[in-house]
Amino acid sequence: MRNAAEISSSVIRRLPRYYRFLSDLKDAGVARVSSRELSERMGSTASQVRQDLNCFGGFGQQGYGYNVEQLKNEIGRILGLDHAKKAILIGVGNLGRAIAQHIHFESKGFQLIGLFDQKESLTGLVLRNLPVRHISGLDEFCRENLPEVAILCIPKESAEPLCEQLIALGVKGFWNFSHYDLALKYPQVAVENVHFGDSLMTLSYQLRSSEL
Amino acid sequence: MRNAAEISSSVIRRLPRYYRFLSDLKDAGVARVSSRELSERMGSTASQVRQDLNCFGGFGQQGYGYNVEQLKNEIGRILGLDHAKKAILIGVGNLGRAIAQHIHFESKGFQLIGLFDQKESLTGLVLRNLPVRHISGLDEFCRENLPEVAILCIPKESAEPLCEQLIALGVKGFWNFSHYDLALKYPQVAVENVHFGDSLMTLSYQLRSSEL
DNA sequence: TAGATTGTTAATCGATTAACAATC
DNA sequence: TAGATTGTTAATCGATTAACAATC
Repeated sequence: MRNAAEISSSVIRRLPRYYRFLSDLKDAGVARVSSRELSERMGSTASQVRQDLNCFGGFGQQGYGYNVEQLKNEIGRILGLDHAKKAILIGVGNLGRAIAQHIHFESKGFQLIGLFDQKESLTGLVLRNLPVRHISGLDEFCRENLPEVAILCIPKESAEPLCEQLIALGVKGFWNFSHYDLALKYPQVAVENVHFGDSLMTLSYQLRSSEL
Repeated sequence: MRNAAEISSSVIRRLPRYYRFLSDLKDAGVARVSSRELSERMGSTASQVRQDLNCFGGFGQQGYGYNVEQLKNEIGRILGLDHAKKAILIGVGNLGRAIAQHIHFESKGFQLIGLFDQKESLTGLVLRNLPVRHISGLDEFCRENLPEVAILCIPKESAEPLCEQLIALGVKGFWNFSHYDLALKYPQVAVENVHFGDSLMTLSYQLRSSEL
């Protein structure tokens, strides 16, 4: 078992998919699974599955395979899903509202504790039992509640100054839906970008190239 | 210039970021850019930038660099942004609504032409000038309008049978927000997955591992 | 025990980086 | 021309796949 800091991001990005598949198997009442079966579902190779899992420890048993429930729990623990990290969401427009209402934060290791927007007219609106607060109250709220994560559902221009503020307030991670590339300026914080536009353009490329 | 089919997905996934940065530069009135400048903004190396671009052709000029506007246009063309592909969106819940209203499809090579949901109560609701149609009219609509792309904002269980139907109706690409892993069963279609849960879990890992 | 399947090392493959001649 | 920067080949690095001894 290597130090967690050394695990490549290729491996990390596959862990949630293992986790999802193992959850499905567990729900289906399956008790054991082999690296070959896992790989077929993942669209990879048995070798890769074993290599990936062995980054974190020997969870299997020769001649048997892996215990579904145990492996699911191990991967959940590796991903940190057992530790609920406090998160605030900023920008309650169409996207922010959808994220706040649609995502099951608890099962992914987070707890949504606050919603913010600069629009006065949204203040007081309640989503998922949380009131939307005006952005002017951000400092006070953060000093009191110490959120570890910020979810940015705001335009690029608003994101830039806000990141500075949030990092000063102790925010350590960002789920970034804005086009502001904060990872470049703040290499010390964890950033997970979701760029819809980039994703769509990639799809466009695939369709175009299949036409040729 | 190699055949488009041979370009690795690592390169393709970087193209939208080049495109975004070049658009910013163009808007800022910058006329030329060097591979070194591009790489600093991208967080990569000048070497990688030149390698990436040379997959598609020699767009630069020795001693000068790249013409911003020309390079932007070339990358846009490579990504197929100039050809509007007809898309339908299925599932007008929180997420589907946000996608329909929030995304600028036109500039990414798509044209949203239809919205569908199985919920009778949503039929007739208008989003972005498009009426929500009942899912029972999907076949007829597709035979008349021949959409090339489907955007799946529905649960896994609904997605599975629907994909079969959509592919039979000639849909060639999917922007998939569901947890159904259709790429595995249908390798012939283009699939771009957006898995919020996976993205969040990856962020959870990063935060956890920085704690250790 | 025999069969199955892991954990792990070695081989291969691909992607990134470095170097430099070509040339604007 | 001299300086700058590309296009492209070669070297390096890392990730994936193959192989197989260990062992349940």
